[in-house]
Amino acid sequence: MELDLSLGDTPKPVPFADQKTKDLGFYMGLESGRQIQDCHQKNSNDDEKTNCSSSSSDRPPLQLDLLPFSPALHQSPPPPPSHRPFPWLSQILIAETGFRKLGKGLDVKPLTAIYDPDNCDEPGAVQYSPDNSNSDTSSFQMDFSSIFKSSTGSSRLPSRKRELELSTVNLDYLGETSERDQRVSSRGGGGYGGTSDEDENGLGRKKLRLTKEQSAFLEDSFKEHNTLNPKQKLVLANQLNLRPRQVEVWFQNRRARTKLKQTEVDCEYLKTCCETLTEENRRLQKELQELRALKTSQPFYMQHPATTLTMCPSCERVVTTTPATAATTTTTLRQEPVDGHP
DNA sequence: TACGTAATGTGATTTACGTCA
DNA sequence: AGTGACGTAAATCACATTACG
Repeated sequence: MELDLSLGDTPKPVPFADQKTKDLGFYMGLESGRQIQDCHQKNSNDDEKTNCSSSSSDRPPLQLDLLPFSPALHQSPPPPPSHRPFPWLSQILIAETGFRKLGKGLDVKPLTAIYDPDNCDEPGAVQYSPDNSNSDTSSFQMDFSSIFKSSTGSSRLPSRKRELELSTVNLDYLGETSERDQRVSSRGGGGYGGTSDEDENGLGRKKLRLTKEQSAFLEDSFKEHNTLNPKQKLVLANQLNLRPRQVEVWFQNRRARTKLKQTEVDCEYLKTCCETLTEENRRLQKELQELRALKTSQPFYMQHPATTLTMCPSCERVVTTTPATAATTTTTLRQEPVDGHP
């Protein structure tokens, strides 16, 4: 008789895991970060076909919910998505003139949204018409019903269409020539950040410290979707007076931070699992020794052909039954009171 | 000085598009 | 003319790393 407990490749159900998982409010999994990320990303987009099969295990992944208003970590769940659109979107819809003060006093550029069906020949088409008459304000026309419908992957428009679409944005107003130009230049070895600052003043890498308000705003956006499609990026950048690339980088770094923390939690949890299983293994080994001792000290039982060892499914105690004598010996596998044993 | 994080560099992947047999 | 294979460009991502405040 061999007891073999291991933490090998084959996932074995851990009875306490489910309960613990519920208690902690997250799931456990050992999938790669990419999978978790992808799943999260896909699930977070309504129009995206959710194809997040648990390939590596049937167990749901350990999902650390680091989002401030996540139901898993907060007693009062957030309003449903339908009531909480993109934070900046709500501001866009609200703001018509002048500055709009956000929660913590963030001044964002008010944007006027006008849907023009005549100029909107396809879903998602956006018309930005920056209003530079007032240097502090802008307006653009956009189909809000479809702007955030798709996410990064599925929203990829044909290049020509996208170029056309993005060309309607006054990128000069956004403080950059065009994102592709910058990418090209960054691939050239100079690095992205050099286009504006470096080229202008010849200084090295300039690190912008985002304001609390900008960070909070980005954080709110991240809560909604942890990835951005090009339109979202542009709108958000416009709202925060940042370059789209900065918004993109912020989201990338934010995802990395989330993943890092997720990994830490995974490690901590696995450590706990390991300790628990080690303890369980130790206890079972001891139990085995006792059974072996019982076998040698009471050979009569072993000679009896009708003796069987069964385990009570309810209390998980091993029951040694000898029908001829109706003698029953129980061995507890769990350190629990035996009162409830049938 | 350590730390948090914005910024950069790189390789992989996906998508759209043009060309050619 | 329609079609599939193939190459290319662009966009975006994760990841590792750098460097600034």
